[in-house]
Amino acid sequence: MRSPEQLVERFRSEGLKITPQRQLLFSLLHENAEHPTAEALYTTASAQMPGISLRTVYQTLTDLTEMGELSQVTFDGGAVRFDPNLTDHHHAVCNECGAIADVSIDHLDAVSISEPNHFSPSSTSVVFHGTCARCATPTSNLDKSANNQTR
Amino acid sequence: MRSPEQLVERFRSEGLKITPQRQLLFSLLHENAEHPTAEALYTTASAQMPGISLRTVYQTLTDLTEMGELSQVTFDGGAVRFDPNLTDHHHAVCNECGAIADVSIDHLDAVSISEPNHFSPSSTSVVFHGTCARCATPTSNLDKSANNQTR
DNA sequence: TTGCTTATTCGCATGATTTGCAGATTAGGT
DNA sequence: ACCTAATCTGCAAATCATGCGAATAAGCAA
Repeated sequence: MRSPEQLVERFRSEGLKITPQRQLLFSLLHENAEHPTAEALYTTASAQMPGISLRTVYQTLTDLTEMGELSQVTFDGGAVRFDPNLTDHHHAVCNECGAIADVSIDHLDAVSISEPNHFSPSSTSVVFHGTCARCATPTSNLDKSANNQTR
Repeated sequence: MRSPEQLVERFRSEGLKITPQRQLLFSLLHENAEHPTAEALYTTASAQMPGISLRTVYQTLTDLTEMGELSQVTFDGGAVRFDPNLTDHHHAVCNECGAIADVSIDHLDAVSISEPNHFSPSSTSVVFHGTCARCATPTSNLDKSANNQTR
């Protein structure tokens, strides 16, 4: 996702309005690597702007997604999560705390479908499940449920 | 997933009962490569057993999943799909018709996380998005929506 | 600044998927 | 045939997400 300033420019140039709600969400999403759900963003946004509507959060997220500024990801059937990282990357999901980390992958081009099923892939996504560094460290296992997903 | 006969044995040996509903679902799932949703199975099952409850379908699918006879997969935030294929495999999702094919992958071991983030992966799943053979064939583009997913 | 136009926000209803619950039913053994 | 526990079923309810219409406010023009 672009910077809040650039998004303001883009919205203006497309005849869209710059509302306080949108500006807040721009800033909450900018360089946000937490893959938040709509609900999570709503909670955070509400702290800074009491009265903001969950509906508006959903609307803005949908708009940004349609503009190509966000991508949506889901893991294991949970709620949709929003990802402002538009670079080529994949995800690592911690089985302990549910945290989702962006990861870059080497040698992905080596991967190929082995059967001759004539499927023409246009994109490939990889998800690792495992244990994140924080949960693997015995001394800091205190709050494993911090980022736990609903499902 | 094992054969219906083997499942009957397993259920018996665990003190679980063999009901007509379960037997029907065993047969509908056996070697089913369509990755059906609970609803889809319910529709198919209802044709053969009018009156079967959607609740029972969910219950049986959950039971089989907990027994390790099925795995659950979701793509793009859609409904949960059930996969009786317990072999090591990945998935190819057709952008046109939504069909989901099981695929084997070569050289997956070559893939690695490039950053030193200390994530310890215990499993890796790969999803290809693209065009399936059927949709790529101009002469048989008639019914692309046949398997379309809800989302 | 005022006023106008239209995008946006908001709250509520609704839809889709899934699970909890409790009473009715039935499989499987005695 | 009978008992008992497992199962099935229907309905309520939880969760996540979207449609809709009325109220509001951004951005522009005068």
